[in-house]
Amino acid sequence: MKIPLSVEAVENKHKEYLSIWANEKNTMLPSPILPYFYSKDKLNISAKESRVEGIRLSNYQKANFYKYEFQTRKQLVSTRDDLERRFGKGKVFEANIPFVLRNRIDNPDIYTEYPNTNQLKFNYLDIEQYCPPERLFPISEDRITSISFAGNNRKIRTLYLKKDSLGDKKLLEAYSKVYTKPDIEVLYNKSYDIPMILQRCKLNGIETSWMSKDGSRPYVGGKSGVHLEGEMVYDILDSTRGDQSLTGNVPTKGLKVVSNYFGFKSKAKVLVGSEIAAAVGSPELVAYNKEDVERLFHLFDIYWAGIAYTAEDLRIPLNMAVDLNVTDLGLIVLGDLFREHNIIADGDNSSRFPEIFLRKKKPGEPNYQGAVVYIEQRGLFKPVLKADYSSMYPSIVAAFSLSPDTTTLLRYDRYQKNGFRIEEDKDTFTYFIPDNALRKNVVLQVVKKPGFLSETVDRFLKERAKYKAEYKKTGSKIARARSDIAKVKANGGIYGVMGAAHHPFGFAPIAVATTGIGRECAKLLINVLDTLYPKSVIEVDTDGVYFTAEEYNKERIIHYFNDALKKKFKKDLNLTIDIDDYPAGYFHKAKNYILLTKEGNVILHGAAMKASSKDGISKKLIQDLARAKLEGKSTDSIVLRYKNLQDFQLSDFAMQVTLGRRIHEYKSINCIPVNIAMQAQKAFNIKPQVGNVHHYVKTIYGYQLFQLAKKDDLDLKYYSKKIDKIVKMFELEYELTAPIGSFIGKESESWEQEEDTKIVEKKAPMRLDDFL
DNA sequence: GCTATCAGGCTACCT
DNA sequence: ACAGGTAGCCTGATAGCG
Repeated sequence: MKIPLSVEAVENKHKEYLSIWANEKNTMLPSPILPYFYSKDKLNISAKESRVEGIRLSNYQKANFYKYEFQTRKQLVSTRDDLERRFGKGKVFEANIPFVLRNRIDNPDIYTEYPNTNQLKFNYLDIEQYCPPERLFPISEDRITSISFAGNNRKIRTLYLKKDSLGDKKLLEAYSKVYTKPDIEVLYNKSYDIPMILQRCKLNGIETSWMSKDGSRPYVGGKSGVHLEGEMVYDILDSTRGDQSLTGNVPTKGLKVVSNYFGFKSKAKVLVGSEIAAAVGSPELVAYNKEDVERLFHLFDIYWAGIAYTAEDLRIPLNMAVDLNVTDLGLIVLGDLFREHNIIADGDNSSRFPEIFLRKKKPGEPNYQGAVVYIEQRGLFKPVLKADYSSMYPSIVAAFSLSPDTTTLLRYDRYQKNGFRIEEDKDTFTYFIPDNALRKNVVLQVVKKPGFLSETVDRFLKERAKYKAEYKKTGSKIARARSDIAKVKANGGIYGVMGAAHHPFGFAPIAVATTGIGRECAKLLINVLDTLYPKSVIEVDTDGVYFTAEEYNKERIIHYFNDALKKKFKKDLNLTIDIDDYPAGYFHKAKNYILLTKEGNVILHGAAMKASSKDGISKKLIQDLARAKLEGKSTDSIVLRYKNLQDFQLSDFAMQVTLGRRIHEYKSINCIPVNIAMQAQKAFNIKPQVGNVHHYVKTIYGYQLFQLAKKDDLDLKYYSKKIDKIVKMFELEYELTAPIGSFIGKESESWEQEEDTKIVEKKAPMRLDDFL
C-alpha cells in the first residue's frame, strides 16, 4: 500500500502528535502543523497570531485574514466555543476540521510518506455464544462456545467448548495464545464479536492486552466501536449497509442473507435461533461457525478493493477509508481544490447565506427546493419503461460550469412559479431559478469560463464512465470500486457538501442552481415523453421518469430528447439518458412501487412496500400479492390465507425498530423507539445505544419488547387492520388521478400565497401540463 | 368515554 | 451534521357526540 494502516491525533505533554502505524511499527510524528483557525477580525486571545492573504469563499475576492494557531486541539476548541458564546457563530473560520484531515489537506503527501509496504496481515473472525432458551440473543453473562478465525492463508481454525463445559475461560486463554496480532480484524458487526470477547475476558479475570500490538489494553468506544492499538477493524456490515445495490434485493443486511445474495454456496447446516445453543460442542456448530468465516472471505473479496482504492486515491490511511463519510470526503476533495486556489472558507453556508439557512422555518422544512417528485397515475401498467439521466446532478455542475470561482448569487427576485430563464451576454450566463422553499427567484451569474470545481467533477465523471465501461466489460472488481468512488466523489462529496448548512466548504448557490436546473431537466424529459406518448408518464423522481407505452422506440426518444435539450439550454450539453424496460409495474404512491424484471424477479420500492420495520406477516403478504399482481393472477386465495392470524407464530408478528438518536435527544419520550429501548434496558440491562435494533409486538397492553410478549396477549385487531391496509394497497386498477405529489401542490399553494391581493376561487387541482 | 381530525415526531425509504 | 423529498405510523391535543 502507498498509505499507512492507521493515523490518529494524540496529545502528549501539551503537544500534538500523529500516531502512525505502518509495517507493524508505530511512529509518533510531532504534527508538522499546529491546530488553527482563521478570523476576519483581530482577536484578543492567547494564540500565535499571523496575517495571511486568501480568497474569501463568500465573494471570491482577495482579503486579509488573521490566522490563530494553538498548541493543542483542546485549546482551539475551548477558545472557539468561548468566542461563539460571546459573539455568536460565524466569528472564526475553518475551526471544526478534524486534525488528522487538516494535516492531510495542508500537506497532501504527509501520509504517503509512511506507507505500509509489507503485506497486510488479516484476521477473519467469528464467534458463537450460548443463549438460554428464554432469551432471543445472548448477553455478556453467557459463555462463548466457539471461535473461528483465519489469517491470510484462509485456513480456518476453530476453538470450541465441549457440550457440557459451562465456562469459557480456557477457550479464551487458548485463543489468546494463538492470536496473531493482525493489522486488520475482519468481522461482521463490530459491536458484537470483539466487545463480547473483551467482556468475557473481563468476567473470567483474563488480561486483555494480548489483543493489541503494543501491550496496551483494548477498549470499547469511539468511531470504530473498539480500539486495538496497532490494529484496525474492518466491519463488513458497514460496507453492506452502505451498498445501494442491495436495497430492494435483500430483505435484511445480515451476513448470511447478503453472502447468499452474492452467490455464496452453503455446505454446512445453517443453524437458526435456539439450534445454536443446542449444538454446543457438536460438529454441526463447528461447521456452522467455520462457514461464517468463509462468508466473511466471500464478502471481503467484494468490498475490500474499494476501500483500499479509496485510501490510496485520497492519500489517507486505511482506518480513515473504512469509515469515510461524505463530510470528510468533501473536506478532502474540496480541501485540495481550496488549497490549490488559496481559498479560505469564511464561515459556513448558514452564516454566508442567512437568507437561505436562517429563515424562519418549521421543523423539517427544507433550506431550498429540491427535486421534482410526484406520481401521475396509480395502478398496474404493462409494460413499464424508465428513462433516466445518468449522474444528473454532477453532470449539471460540469455542464453548466458551476464552481465557486464562476458562480455568484446576485440577488433574490420575487417568486415566479414558471420563472426559470437564462440570459446570456458576452461573458456570462444569468440563471433565474424559482425556488418554492425560499419563495424567491434566485438570480445567479455564471462566468463563461471553466471553473475549478466543475472541471474536477467533469474529471470524476469521465473517470467513472471509463471504469464503469471496464467493469461492465471485464467484471473487474477493482474497476467497479473505482467507478463507485468516482460516483460518490462527484455526487455526495460535491453536491451534498455544497448544500450542507454547516459544512465549512459548502457553497449554497451551486446547490440551489443544481437542483433548480435539475428540475428543468426533469420537466424537459417529461415533456418529451408526453409529446411522443401522450398520457404515458406514471411517476417522476428527481432524474428518472417511469412511463408506459405499447410501442416505443429508444432511438426516437433519445433523438427528440437531445433536440429539446439543445433548444432549451441553448448549448450542447453532455447530459445523457438511459432507458430500461420492465414487463410490468404496479405504482402505489410516489417513491412506492413494484416492478417485474425480465428475469421474472419482483423488485419492491419504497417504505410502503418493504420497510424493514414491518412485521413478518405483512412482509410475506406484500411479497405474495406483489407477485400475483404483476403476473396477472388472482389475489383472492392469498388474502384468505392471511385472514386467519391464529395460524401464525408469535415471531411472525414481531416488528423492528432502530434507536435513531440518544435517549435525551428525543423530543417525544413516548415514541416507540424509546419505549422499546427502555424495556430492553429494564429487562436485559441493554444500554440504549444509537443504532440498536429491537423487535417488538403490539399487545392488548401496548407495545412490548418481543422477548417479553406472550402470543395470547397479541392485539389481533391491530394486525388485521394492517393486513386490510396492505390488501387495499394492491386494489387500484388504472386509477387516473390528479397529480398527488407535493411538487405541484406546493407550487400552486405558494403561488396563491404570493398573490395576496385578491381572493382566488378555489381552482381545480393543477395538471402537470398547466405547470409546464 | 368514544370517534374523528390534525399537527408534530419519528423511522424508513428514494434520487 | 451531505442534500431534499415521500410515506406510514405513532402520540397528544382538541372537538363533537351521547
